[in-house]
Amino acid sequence: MENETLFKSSSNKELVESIRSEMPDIDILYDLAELYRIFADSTRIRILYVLFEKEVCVCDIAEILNMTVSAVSHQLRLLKSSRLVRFRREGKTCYYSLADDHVKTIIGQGMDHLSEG
Amino acid sequence: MENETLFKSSSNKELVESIRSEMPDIDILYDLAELYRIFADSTRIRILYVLFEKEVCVCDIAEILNMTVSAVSHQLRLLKSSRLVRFRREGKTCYYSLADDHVKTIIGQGMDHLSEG
DNA sequence: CAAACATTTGAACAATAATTCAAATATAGT
DNA sequence: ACTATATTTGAATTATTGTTCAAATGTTTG
Repeated sequence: MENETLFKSSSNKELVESIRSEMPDIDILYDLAELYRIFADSTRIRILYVLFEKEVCVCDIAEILNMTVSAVSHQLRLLKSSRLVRFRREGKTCYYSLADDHVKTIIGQGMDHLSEG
Repeated sequence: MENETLFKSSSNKELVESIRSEMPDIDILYDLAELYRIFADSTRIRILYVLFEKEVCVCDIAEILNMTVSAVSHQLRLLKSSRLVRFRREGKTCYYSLADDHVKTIIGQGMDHLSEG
């Protein structure tokens, strides 16, 4: 029994080291969490869903979602800095659109998980 | 020019209605945001990465991540309630493991997005 | 240049959440 | 029943974040 304790302790030390060595760098995991934080708000999810359809300007997004332009703009800034959306200026108006297909894929996977509840 | 204004206004109204009708229910989008909130913390991401390897008990997770058992347990509760992890009790020990493959897929997509920066 | 419109920005406020600490629960062995 | 070990739980504290409001920036038009 003392042997088992010793063995367990030894095994545990190996396990700890083994799993630690498999872990990606903490910086990467931090960036990953930061990316998911963008999806972790229903307002931003709704904005992304709007952009699923087509490129839309800020004030139209605000009207569609029944929010103030300012609140939408603040959220667009986050989406922009995570490179999830792009924008182009046309006169006074800024049109926003999805940056790439990862957004749809990531949200699709989340939907799958939910629907399998 | 008044025509253009009228047209734009009319078109805008149609756009707003059109996109609104394509949006999923707000309840679903709220649940989706709630799911991503789970991934939006580097501690929970690290816990999930530990469980990528094998099922591990609470105190080993804590040791691997250099955290208190209490902090880990609090986060495991969230992971459990989102059905991202499962656990089984064996005597005094609770072993946690990934609930399904969505976790790996979702995290994989996030990694893809990051690496394409 | 002034007025109008679209958007961005910064500060403030209210709400949410991660960690710590202390105490409670659960199980096994003596 | 008592002790030791593993885990959970609740309250408190600190930090973060979404929205609002007011003001600033950028752009077009008269």
